[in-house]
Amino acid sequence: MDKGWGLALDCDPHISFNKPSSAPVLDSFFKIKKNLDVPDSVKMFPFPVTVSRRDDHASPSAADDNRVVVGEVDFFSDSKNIAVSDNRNDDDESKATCVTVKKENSYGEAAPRSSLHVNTGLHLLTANTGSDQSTVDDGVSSDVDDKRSKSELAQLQVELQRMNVENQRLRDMLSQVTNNYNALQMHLVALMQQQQQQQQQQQNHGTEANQEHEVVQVKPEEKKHEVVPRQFLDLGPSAETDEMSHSSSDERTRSATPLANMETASVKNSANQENSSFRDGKRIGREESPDSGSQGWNHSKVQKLNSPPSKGIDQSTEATMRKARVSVRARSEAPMITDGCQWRKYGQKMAKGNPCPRAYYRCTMAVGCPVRKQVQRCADDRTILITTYEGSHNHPLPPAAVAMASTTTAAASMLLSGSMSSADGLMNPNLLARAILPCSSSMATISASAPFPTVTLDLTHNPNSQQVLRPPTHLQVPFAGQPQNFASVTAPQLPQVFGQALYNQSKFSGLQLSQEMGSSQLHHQSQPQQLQPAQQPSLVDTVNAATAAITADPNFTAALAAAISSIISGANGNATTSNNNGNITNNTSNRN
DNA sequence: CGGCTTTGACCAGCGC
DNA sequence: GCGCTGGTCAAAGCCG
Repeated sequence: MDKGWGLALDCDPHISFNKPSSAPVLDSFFKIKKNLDVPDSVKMFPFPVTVSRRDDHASPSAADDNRVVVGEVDFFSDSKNIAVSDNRNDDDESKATCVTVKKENSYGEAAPRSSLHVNTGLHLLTANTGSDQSTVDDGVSSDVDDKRSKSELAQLQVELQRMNVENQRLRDMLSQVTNNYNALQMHLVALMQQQQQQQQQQQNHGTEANQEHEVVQVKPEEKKHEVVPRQFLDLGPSAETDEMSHSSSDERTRSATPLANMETASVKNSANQENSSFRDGKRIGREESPDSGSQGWNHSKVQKLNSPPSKGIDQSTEATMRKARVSVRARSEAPMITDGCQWRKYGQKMAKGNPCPRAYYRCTMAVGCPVRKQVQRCADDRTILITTYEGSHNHPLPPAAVAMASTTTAAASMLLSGSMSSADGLMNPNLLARAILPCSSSMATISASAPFPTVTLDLTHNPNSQQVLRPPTHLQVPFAGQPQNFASVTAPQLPQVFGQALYNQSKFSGLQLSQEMGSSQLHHQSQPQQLQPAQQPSLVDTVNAATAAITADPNFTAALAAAISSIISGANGNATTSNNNGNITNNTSNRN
């Protein structure tokens, strides 16, 4: 009988997620993110509401039903199987959960259609049994069948309740993460303000910087959302203004404008790309490269063009601004991680100190897209794939690609912002780390020592082992979300690590906040610490279950990065996502 | 046949 | 100035 699947699935959700299609998982992942982002105005208290809902799941209200459906469906599936639940069950909650279970199974088992039928039967029985003993007896089914089905239904209900509780706990975790993030961001803004004030005092000659400071020196809480985004916006233009004023000679010089282009200079890029004649079979020599690679790897040429010391901008600042990279470390057997973009390999080199060659890829999803990436295996651990992104896409992207693009853009933007907002061209790495990945800061590594700042998203190490691999110049934060080896590690392995990491992260965030801030802003976050001790074991399990589904997808690297970046972007006034959109919009409008 | 990969060569920056 | 290294180009070959 097929009905066994439901129980098996409930008991071990990992199994059901072994073979998910990447897209649904990613979608679900992003939907979760969106749920986080959507309530921008209510950002500080989005989840407690949602979470509390689960506790009172005994009361089946209409509103509750809505939320339940959204939450359940978003997390595990993308379809509208609700239609399948044709049973007129009064218990809304159980109905919603049934839908969820069905979806899980559809992922895990290769029984898309048949499972639906089976489920329908179960639902009908569930409805009857769940509501009351008033079983509609056809007279056809025997008592034995009734009893069996009832017992199964009871088990199902128990499992469903358990899943509901787990879902609620997941939401708890998310809310905690969100809250911690918000608090961290506020902290970041405050620190940035302090830094900038100090620097402003120290160097009074900073003309353009003053405008920036004025903007920054607004006020506490609402600023948090406005200030940071505005910094990005202001920084870009200011940088460009400098660039243009200094070198109005040619377009290529603009390309020297570092990652500010990512945020604001997309118009120019589009113009450049519009002019660049990529169409004639191939690119027209290197002359065009600077255009296309304005934000890319062509720093050497850029440097050459910008090298004249006559520039007013500090050289070190420019060097810092010149390039910002986002490096993703992930365990993978695959030659490179799937990030949703189309890449063309244009070179390969043997890097010093690494027996594994470094491959150079260029985005080919659009003509003239400046985004490039390097793929290289870690010399120490060849199972670790290091993918370094640079540049910003100038074209629409599929969701999976938007994920990574948002990550790179967000991280680069933060780096750029830090560079720009700091007098000496280098922002405090600690601040950057927190700014870029406040929710999973332990995964973020910022290297400010490099010629170009690099953000490293480390998805490979346990918190314990992570410390070892880092050069001292890198900032380390004691938490890592580490889907171990996406390609080869079995699903059950993943959630443990990641779940623990998530727990640790939440815990860490709370501690850090309490230590560093200790301000009244964080009072509302005392909740996490209350929850932790009692819920720790089940939290891990809960997160494990959800993580199993997510991490089973080989694109999890991109998805995770996307989630992180999307959180960043959402907090930064949609700096990244909207940025991408903004780029596209600008390009379009510019062409017209 | 078009697109992609491979691979040797070229170029520029940087350190000694 | 020289050598090393990183990054890119582009011709040749491969593949669907």
